[in-house]
Amino acid sequence: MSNVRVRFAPSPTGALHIGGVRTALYNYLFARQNGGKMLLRIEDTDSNRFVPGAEEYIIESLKWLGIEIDEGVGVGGEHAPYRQSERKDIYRKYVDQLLNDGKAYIAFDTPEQLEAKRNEIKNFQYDATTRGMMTNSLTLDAEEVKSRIANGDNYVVRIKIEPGEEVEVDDLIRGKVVINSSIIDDKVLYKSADNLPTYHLANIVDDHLMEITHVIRGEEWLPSAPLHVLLYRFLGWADTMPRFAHLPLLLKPQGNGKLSKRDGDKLGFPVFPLEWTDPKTGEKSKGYREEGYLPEAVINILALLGWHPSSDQEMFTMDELIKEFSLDRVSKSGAKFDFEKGKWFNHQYLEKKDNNDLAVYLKKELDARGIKATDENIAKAAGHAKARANFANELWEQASFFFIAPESYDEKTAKKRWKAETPEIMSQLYTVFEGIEDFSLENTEKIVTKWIEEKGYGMGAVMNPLRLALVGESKGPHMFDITEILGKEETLRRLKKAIEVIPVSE
RNA sequence: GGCGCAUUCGUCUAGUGGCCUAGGACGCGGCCCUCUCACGGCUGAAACCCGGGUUCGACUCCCGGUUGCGCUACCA
Repeated sequence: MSNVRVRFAPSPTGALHIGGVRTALYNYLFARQNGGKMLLRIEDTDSNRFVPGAEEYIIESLKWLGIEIDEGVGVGGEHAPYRQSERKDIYRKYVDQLLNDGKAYIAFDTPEQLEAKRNEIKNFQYDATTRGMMTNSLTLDAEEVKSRIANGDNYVVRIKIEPGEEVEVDDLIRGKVVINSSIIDDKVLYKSADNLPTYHLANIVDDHLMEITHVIRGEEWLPSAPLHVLLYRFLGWADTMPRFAHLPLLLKPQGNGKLSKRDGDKLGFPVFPLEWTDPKTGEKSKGYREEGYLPEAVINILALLGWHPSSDQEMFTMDELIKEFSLDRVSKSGAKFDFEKGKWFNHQYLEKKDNNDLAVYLKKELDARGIKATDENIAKAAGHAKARANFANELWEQASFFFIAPESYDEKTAKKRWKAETPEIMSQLYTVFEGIEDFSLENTEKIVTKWIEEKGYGMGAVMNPLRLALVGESKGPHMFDITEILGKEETLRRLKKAIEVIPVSE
C-alpha cells in the first residue's frame, strides 16, 4: 500500500484512557508497517467539554509509549493547523457548500423545543418524517430565515438525509455493514453558537483535506459510519473516501460496559497511561507509568487485546509488532483487560531490563533514606529483585534488606528454623565468616559448604537460620549472593545480632 | 423501544467444513528442582450460548432466538 496516512484524533476532554491508547497504537503499527504517516489531530470542537492540560497529556502519553507522530499537533506539517478549533474558516466553507447544494439546511429549534418534542412523540427523530413540523429553512420562508439570522438567533445546520436508501460501509475488520438511511437522523453538522462544526463534519472535512487513507477507530463509531459515507458523497469526495476499520471495544474487567474515563483507577488497575489530576475536581487517577509498568509491557499488553498474531508468540517488541500486525487478524468482539496477565507481562519485561537501568528505582529510595551504597551493589541488588517483582516500584521492597538490616525477624520462620542447636551453629559460622578474606560469592560458598559438609550439619540447618538472620524473613536470592553484597562486616554484624536476639523455639 | 455489532476454557485468544480426543497464554491445583522466595520443567482441572436447517460430515456456512456491548445529543 502506498502513501498510507492514518490519524489518531482524540478529544481533549480529560486523560486519554487505554482504549484510546490502543487505537493510537493500532494506527501507528499500521502506518509504520506500510511506510505511511501517522497524524495527531486534536478534535476540540466541543468548547464546553474542553479540559486544559489534556492535549499535553495526550502528547506526553504517546511519547512515553514510543508511539511517534509524523505530522500534527506538536510537530506541525503541511496540513496545519491540526487543532480543529483553529480550522473554523475551513469548515464554514464546506457548510456553505452543503447548504447551497441542498444537502443541508438551517434549523432554529432550541434545545428546549427539541426536548419537548422528544417528550411529546415517542422515538422522536429529527428526519424526513419530522423535519416538516420543525422550525427550519425548509418550513420557514427565505425572508424569515434571513431576518432570524440577522437578528442573531442561534441556529444549527443539519444534514438532509434522504430516506429509504441502503447505505453500505465496507469495513476492513467487519466486512460489509448496511444501514438504511431512514434510521439515520438529520444530524447537526454545525452550530452558530460557537461557529464550530460537530464531530461528523469536522472529521470528514479534515480526513479529506489531510488525505487520510484509513480510518482506524473504535467500534462506537460504527453506527455513524453510514452518515460519514453519505457526507463524503454529498461533498463530492466519494472517490477518495478512506477505508474504515472499526476496532472492538475495551471492556471493564468485571461487570458490563465499555471502559470509560470515569472508571479512573477504581478497577484495580490503572486505566490511564500517566497519572492524571482532574483540574476541576482535583481528583487523582493512577497511571501505568507511576505504578511501575514499563512502556514496552503496556504496548505488548495492548497489542494483544483485540489482535492476535498468526503464531503463538506473545512477547513482541514494537518493531516485531510493526512487522506482524494486520487488520484482518483483529478480533471483532470486545476484550476485557486482565490485570493478572498484565502483571505477568510487566514481569517479563522487568526481567529483561538491564540491571543498571533498574538501579535508578532503588537509588531513589536509598537517597530518600540517606543510605549510601556502591553503584555496583545497587545494580546487583536490582538484578536479584527484578526476578521477584512484577512492577518497577516493587523493586525496593524486594531489595531493601540489602541495605537495611532487619529490625525484627519473621516469627513463623523463627519458630520453624531457629532450633535449640541453632545459636551454637551460627556462632561457629560466625567464626568461619571471620576467617574468610575474599568475601566473593564463589569463595564464601566454597568455604562454607565445605565446612557444613565436614561438620555434617546439613544445608538446611545452616542456610535457613542464616537467611533469617541476614534478611529477617524466609525470602530472597541465593544465600551467598546476599553475603557478597552485604560484605563481611555487615554479614557479621547481622549474624551477631540475630544470635543475641532471636529466641530459640521449643 | 429502534438500529447495528458481537457471542470458543474465569480472562486474552487459536480455529475459515473432515487435521478437534477443540490448541496456546495468564490465573488456579499437583509434582519436580531447591537453603527460602521467585524462576524454570512436567502435569491436572477448565470452553465451542441455545434451537433449527445446509451437508456424507459442522466450533466452523445459513436462519431464528439468548445474552453482552455500542449507537440512538447543538459529546466525541
